[in-house]
This record gives sequence, structure tokens and C-alpha cells, in this order.
Amino acid sequence: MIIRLDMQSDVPIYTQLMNQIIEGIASKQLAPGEYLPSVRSLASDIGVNLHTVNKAYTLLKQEGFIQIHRQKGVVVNPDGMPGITPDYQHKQEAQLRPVIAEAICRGMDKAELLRIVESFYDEITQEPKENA
Amino acid sequence: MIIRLDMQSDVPIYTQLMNQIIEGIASKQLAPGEYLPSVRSLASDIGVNLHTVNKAYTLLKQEGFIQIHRQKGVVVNPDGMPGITPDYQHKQEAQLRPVIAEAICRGMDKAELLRIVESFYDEITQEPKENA
Amino acid sequence: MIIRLDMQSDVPIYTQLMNQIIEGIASKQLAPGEYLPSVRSLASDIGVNLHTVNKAYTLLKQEGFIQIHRQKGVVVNPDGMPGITPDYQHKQEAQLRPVIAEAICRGMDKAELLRIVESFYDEITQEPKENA
Amino acid sequence: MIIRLDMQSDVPIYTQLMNQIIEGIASKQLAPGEYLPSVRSLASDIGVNLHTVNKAYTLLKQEGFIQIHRQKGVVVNPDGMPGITPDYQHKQEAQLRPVIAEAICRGMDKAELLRIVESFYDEITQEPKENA
DNA sequence: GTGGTCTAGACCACC
DNA sequence: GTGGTCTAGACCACT
Repeated sequence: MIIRLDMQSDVPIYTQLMNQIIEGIASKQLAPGEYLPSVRSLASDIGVNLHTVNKAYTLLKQEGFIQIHRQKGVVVNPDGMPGITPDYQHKQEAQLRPVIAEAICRGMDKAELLRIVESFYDEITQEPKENA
Repeated sequence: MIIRLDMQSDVPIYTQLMNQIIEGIASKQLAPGEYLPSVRSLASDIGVNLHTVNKAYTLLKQEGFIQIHRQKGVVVNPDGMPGITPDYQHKQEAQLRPVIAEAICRGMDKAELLRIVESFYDEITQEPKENA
Repeated sequence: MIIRLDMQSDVPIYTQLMNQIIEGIASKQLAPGEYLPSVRSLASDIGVNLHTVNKAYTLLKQEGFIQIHRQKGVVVNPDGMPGITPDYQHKQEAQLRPVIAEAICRGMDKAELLRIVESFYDEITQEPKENA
Repeated sequence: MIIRLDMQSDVPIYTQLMNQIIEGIASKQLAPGEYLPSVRSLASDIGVNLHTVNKAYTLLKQEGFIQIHRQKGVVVNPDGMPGITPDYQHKQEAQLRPVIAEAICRGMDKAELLRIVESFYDEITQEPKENA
């Protein structure tokens, strides 16, 4: 899978990394049970610090997206993804509301906004299953 | 308008403030041309430093949501809100994609996601015009 | 003469006022010996505070552009404009250098910059001598 | 590069700093991709508060002259300088007109003014590439 | 009284 | 060690 990082963004690298991996799973480029690169190799591949990759992996593990086995490596959680918990719903609301509010301010009507969300949804789910 | 801040959140206070004000405008609790509290009074009202409020106001001004008139105070931009610029679209995509990707991972189908977005849209636009 | 003020600009009103009057003199819309409106009437005409107009007039007087006669009013200096003093040259350099440096940074070549300066020069000196 | 600040000037320190850095770029004393001192070291070097330097850097970043990489430092924008946008042209006019108008008032003819502008242009572009 | 600027000093996130 | 954020408190320019 191709990882794209924007070193100039104000979004922390480890967050971008998490997002990319989550999008990889969502698009089925990464399947449950599939191995991810080791912390070391990924870090050297994308040219970031070990700690940064480690932090991303640790947080993904905490949220249940991946499992980290000492010595054996990192796999996409073979037991399936975490579900829609109340905690997640709150987090999602906190992320979504400001985006929606700004869209309203800027004069985007509901149909247009839904069209955009739908198109991203389709774009992600229809991404080609290429392996990197 | 009632401002709610979460001092424990990792979202900077000035960002929370910006979001609240933008949602206030989106919900028409704040109308174009309406005055916002002065930096100092708002700061003391919500119990933060005046520089924090100042930063939120300055950023909102840069994005075109409000105007800051020297020595007269701060008003919601009476010339209307900023439009849907390419810059904004990129920012919106960067905000939206990770949220959508995580929703997909967690097994939320498209209809459910659109339902949620729509319900927030309605919730914001239909908030009662109460003054605080 | 028509005075245009931008209340949203970060340039102080009194400075804008000074600039407008200086441009009025430069364009010969205001001739040496000609009377300017009183502080009171100008202030009410353009909708600003008395003190603001007063400050602009006082500074213009200090620089030698106008004379203020108690009771009789304010006139464009009939003895002619101030000349090109060393002080003025320093001020001009301080104003000009940053503008030129930024133009260079943005890739504006010398001919283009000179063309722009020349066009403003012409625009000001050729403004119609209308009276307001 | 040598930074000169006038603490007595009514021009804010952060603005003077911005101007100096822009002139440094214009004169090629600072090349795209080159690192600038850290906020803290520059602040202590020139004897101002780190917030003042931070403000200058942040504004320069917003205008596209520099990039701020989290935890890595500040570099002159390696992707090149911002171009000549309509916004910039308006700003430039607002800066230039008053200077030109005053020059006209004081009896400076067009040739003389153009000569001065040209000489500053040459002075900036021909500054020796000395490192400090 | 308003926002703008500056200082001083602290803690945190990131790498 | 880097920038980012927040606090506290001061002075100033402007209206």
C-alpha cells in the first residue's frame, strides 16, 4: 500500500499514518489477518522516526484495528474491526459537527454535502485492491 | 450564545472557540452584522486568557467569517460568509476522508453514514434562535 | 474632494485621512491656499470622531502640508509644500524598501515594477480636478 | 544574515522582522530550502520575546514565504515564492500610492522617483551573498 | 473601553 | 530540541 505523508501539514505524522492505514483497511487494500510492515521497515520506507511509527501502531492497537505480536509482527485485526461504540459515536460527532457547520456557513446545501460525503465513501470503498 | 469548552480535550481551546462560533453562525444564532463580545469580556466569561480569544477571533477574521473593527469591536461578517473555494474543498476533504474511512472500517454502511450527516445538518440548521 | 475610508483596514483612520489629503494635494484637487473643511464638518461628513480628524490635521500641519489658523480654519499651505529633506528621504526608504523587496521575492522584474510605479504616478497627477 | 531592528519605531517588531527576512530572500542571502534559526535562538539573538519571532514566522508562513516543519524547524519555501496574486496587487497599491503621492507633493518628479525605486531594486538584488 | 503588541514563563506534543 | 498552546500582566494606539 502506498503511504502518502504531508510533512508540512499541521496534522501530526503519526495521525496521518493512522489515517492512511485505516483508509487502507476501509478500502480492503489491507485485509484482516494481513501483516503490516515492521516498525523498523515502515519507518525507513517512509523516512520517519521509529517512535512515530510505533506511536501510530500502538494507538491503532488500542482502538482495536490491529494486533501487535512481539517478534511475530503486526497484523490487521483478524477478529474483525471494532464496532460502533458510544465512545466512537461521540468522537465521530465531535469530528463531524464542525465540518458540517462550516459547510453550512459557506452556503453548501444539504444535497451537495451529502453528495460529497457519498462520493468520498464510494471513492474509498472502490479503491483498487492493489498490493504494495 | 452559549459557549461550551472542554478544557480536557486535545483540541486547542481557540479551535473549539472557532468551531462554536462557526456553528453559531450556521445555526443563525449569530447573524451577519451582529456584534460578538469583546475579546476581554468573552475571555473572562468563559474563563480563558484574552490571548486565546484573540487568536480565535484573528483566525476567524482571516478566513472571512468575522470582521474586526479597530476599537469598535468584532462583528459577524455583514458582507456574507466566505464561499466554497478550492482551498476550502481541500481542507474539507482532508477532514472528511479520515472520518468516513473509519466509519467504513467499523462497518457503518453508506445509508447510515448519510443519515448521521443529514441529522447533524438538520440539527444545526434547526437550532432555535435563542439569545444568551 | 471625495474621501474614501476603509473602516476594516488595519491602517488607522487618521493615517488614511492624511494619505487621502496628501493625494488630493498631489493631484491638484486641493491647491495651496485652498480651505479644507473644519474639523467638525469633516468629521460629521465622513462619520468619524472629531479627535480622529484633529489628529490627521495636526500631523499634516507638523509635516508642513497645511496650516491651522485658530478661528479662520485650515488651509493647504500657501507657502508651498515641504521639500525633500533628509528625514523625508529616510522615511521614504523605510516605506519603499519592504515593498520593493517583496516585489522581487514574488518574481516581479524591474521593468514591471517601474511600470507600476509610473502608472500610479500618472494616475495621481492626471486625476481630474473636480471639486467636492 | 544580519537582522536590524529599531525598537523605537512605531512599526511592530514582528513586521520589521518579516521585512528583513523578505529582503534577505529577495537579496538571495536566504535561498529557498535554507533553514532559518529556531524561534528561540533567533529570539535570544535579537533580544526579543520568542512570541514575537513566532508571530513573524507564522505570518510569513501564511503568506507562503517560508514553511514551518513541526519539530524540524523553519525553512525558506523550497517550492518557490508566492506569485503576484490580485490580493498582493491590492496590498501593493495600498502601500505604494501614499508614498508616491507624498513624493509628488514634495516636488519629486517622475524621473527622480523612478531613479530612486530602481536604485533600491538594484541595491537589494545586488547585495553580496554574505553569510552571518 | 477596544484591539494590538510585547514580555515572561510555563507545559505539552512531536520527533 | 522544536514549535504549539496557554496564562498573566503590561503598555500603547485608536476612537
